Amino acid sequence: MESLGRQSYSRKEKSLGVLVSNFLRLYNRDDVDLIGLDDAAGKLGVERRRIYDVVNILESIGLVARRGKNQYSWRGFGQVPTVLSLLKEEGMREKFGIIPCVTNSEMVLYDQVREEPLKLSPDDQENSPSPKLDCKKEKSLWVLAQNFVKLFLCSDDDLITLDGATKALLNVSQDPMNMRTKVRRLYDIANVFSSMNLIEKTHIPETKKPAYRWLGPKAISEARFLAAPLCDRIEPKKRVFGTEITNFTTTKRAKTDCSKDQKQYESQNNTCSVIKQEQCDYKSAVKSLVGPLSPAGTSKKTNPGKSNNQSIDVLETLSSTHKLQYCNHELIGLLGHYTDTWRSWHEEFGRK
DNA sequence: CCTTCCCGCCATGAT
DNA sequence: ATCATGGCGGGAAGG
Repeated sequence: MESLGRQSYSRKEKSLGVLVSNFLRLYNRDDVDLIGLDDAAGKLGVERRRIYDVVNILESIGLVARRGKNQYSWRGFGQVPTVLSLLKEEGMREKFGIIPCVTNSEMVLYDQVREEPLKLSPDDQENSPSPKLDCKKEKSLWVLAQNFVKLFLCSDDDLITLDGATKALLNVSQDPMNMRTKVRRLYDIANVFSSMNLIEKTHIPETKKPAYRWLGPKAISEARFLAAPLCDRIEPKKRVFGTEITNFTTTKRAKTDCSKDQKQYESQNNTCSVIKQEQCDYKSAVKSLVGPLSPAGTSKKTNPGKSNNQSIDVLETLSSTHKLQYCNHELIGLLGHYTDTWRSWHEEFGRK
């Protein structure tokens, strides 16, 4: 039915790296707090599946945090140095303690972070206080990405090749097939990180083999992702590339579920802005509320989230503009935490 | 040819 | 059952 649209399909403009750039350009604003997956997919013109990739990788660096179903929160670049030092510490402590265990036809990752870095969201609402041993989920992209950066942070050698990383991240895989799959993921991750300038693609001097060099958080060119200066709208004025190409031209499947997708993508576009608006209101409210409350007063028993020292350290490294931004994000995070806590308490008491 | 890695099928888990 | 999540690898673009 439809023609092939524009000539020359380019694989490059659909790469994860580009997607991430657009993602950051879209959400790296001081007035963004919540990120809806559907909203992101719609605005960026890609299918949902890709957003999962982006968000998982970004989360490994602390740029975003999972808030709940369909919802992530923007944490910002100010968070990155903190997370990186946590990762480094962790990586050093366990000396690359990723011990893959090959059992017959299955690969099982041993242990895994018993203490997750950056613990902000206490896992959605409704969480029974049972210390269930879970961590079934911790198995990939997110973890792989973290281990990848640990390699850079904990290695004395700053040039790392992808199959070197593969070798290091799983234990001498005998199966070449398994390795191929893993390398694919590493390509994805590397693309994302290099598009942020966290790492840089080069090659080994002698061998000419492609490799990556660590550039570090200070090299992250946040400016590139600051979007337009001053206040402007998130209007669809700048439709991103081949918007929705994938979604609708590829009706290869006669499954009968086309209508479902369509429906979903239609009704989502304005949800996020509404939420964002509400959050802004919270923000100013909280600001005035917290003023007299925050300094050492601590009337609450438990301290949610993180240690104050760390936050303060981070603050020292930021410009005044970003300090404000950072503080706001922290406050929103705390507010969210308290809200969640209160909600679960309320539910529990209400029920019993 | 080999490297890079997008795409989307489909398993798995939550509701 | 439907929906959310994301592992996984085929196979095509890029070099």
